[in-house]
Amino acid sequence: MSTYKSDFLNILSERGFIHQVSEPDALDARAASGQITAYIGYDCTAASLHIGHLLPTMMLYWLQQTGHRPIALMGGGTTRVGDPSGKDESRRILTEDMINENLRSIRQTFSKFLKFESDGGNAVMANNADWLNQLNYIDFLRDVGRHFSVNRMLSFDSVKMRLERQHELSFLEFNYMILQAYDFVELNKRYGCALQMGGSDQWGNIVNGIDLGRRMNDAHLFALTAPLITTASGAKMGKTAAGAVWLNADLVSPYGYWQFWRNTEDGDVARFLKLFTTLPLGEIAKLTALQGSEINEAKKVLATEATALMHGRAAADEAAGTARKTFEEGTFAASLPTVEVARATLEQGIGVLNAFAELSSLVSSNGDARRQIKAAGLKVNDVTVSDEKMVLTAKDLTADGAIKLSLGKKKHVLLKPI
RNA sequence: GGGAGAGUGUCCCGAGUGGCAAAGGGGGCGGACUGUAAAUCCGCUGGCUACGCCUUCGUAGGUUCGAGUCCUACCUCUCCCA
Repeated sequence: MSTYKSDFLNILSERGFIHQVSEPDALDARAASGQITAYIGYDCTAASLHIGHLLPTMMLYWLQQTGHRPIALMGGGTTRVGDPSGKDESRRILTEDMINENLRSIRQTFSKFLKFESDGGNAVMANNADWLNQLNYIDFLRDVGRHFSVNRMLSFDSVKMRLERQHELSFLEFNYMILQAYDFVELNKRYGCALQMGGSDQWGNIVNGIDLGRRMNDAHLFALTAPLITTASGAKMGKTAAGAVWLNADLVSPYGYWQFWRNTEDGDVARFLKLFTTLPLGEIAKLTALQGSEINEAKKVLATEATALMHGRAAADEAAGTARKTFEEGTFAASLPTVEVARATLEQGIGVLNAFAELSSLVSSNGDARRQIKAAGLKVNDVTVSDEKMVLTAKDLTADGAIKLSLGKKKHVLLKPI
């Protein structure tokens, strides 16, 4: 591992964020001698970022922590086109209203990691719709389009793959890489931005931007990509039953978020601590020296630290406490996810199937509940349900005034009368 | 515009002969073993008021006792020719 002169590259490198850098020495010299401005592009096809966005966001975090200026570029304009990279299916095109809605929501997530000008920081949130929406087609072709060689564009993997697999690649999508290159040039002009970061799959797109900058404005731009994160067993990160692990608290609760990190595979703990927490490396080394089941301690730290970054220290500690009570002490944690029922309904009796399917949503249907009962997967107050006709009444309330419904060993919901 | 092919269980890939709630994977969920891990093994993976009923194979019709399967039209996509 090479040592850099700048804190920025040193930290990214030590923590495992770097996959490829263009002209590392030149970039290092620049970062060591003054402030650089760098950006990462995000799409806004959803109302929340997910775990997959976390890694690039941490790069922006460290950028700012080491005295530089981060730009989070929202693809308000390019989202209306769709990135063909690595995807066979054309991305769904959203309306402008939906995009703006998503933008608002995502900004909140960024403000957890970055200090924007309104908070006394120097981070910038830009939207490429600001310049892309105004482009004049003829002017754009003349000023930008002439710098692109179709021969070369056809040789990019993302394009080649689509052609080889005989999947359609529309002209619209084909232009995505040109727009992204143009973003870089525009940010360079507006903010003096000299570095674009992103996932390793973005390398080609970023390099295009570097070329375009040199040709149009004689600008000297840089690229830095992060490795693609997969779990030790090779799965893509951030996928669960429910789909993506979202960062917004209303989509995935802090407790659920904590659990996600808690269930990290052994082989990933060290890497994730470095990437997704801000703990000093020395401390991380100590944690990851733990052997066997001891490594669970490291997982708890990972979960709490990652959750604290995202949802705040208090929420993280609460999630850790809930988990401790539920899993280690086997007791009742009143802070588990809770569903309320009318007391009168409970007095009349609630069928287990109904309780699990309709009320708690732990299972998707009555049929699913039946199957889980057959497989001994459902528990009421920690007792396995064996009869699908079982009825829950006020008698089932524990001393804490609720009924604990469990699916498997990990998913619990409290049923509380009101 | 002409010709050739494709669309299957709302997670994905993918068999499918007129009797099909539809093979097989992957993924996911549950169980066992463990450490809330991985690996391994086992079970499940349309809905319901459930020995029955209802809804599913691009869409809409049709032929049949019976259609994912045959016919017609339409939609979407791919390839070749113009």
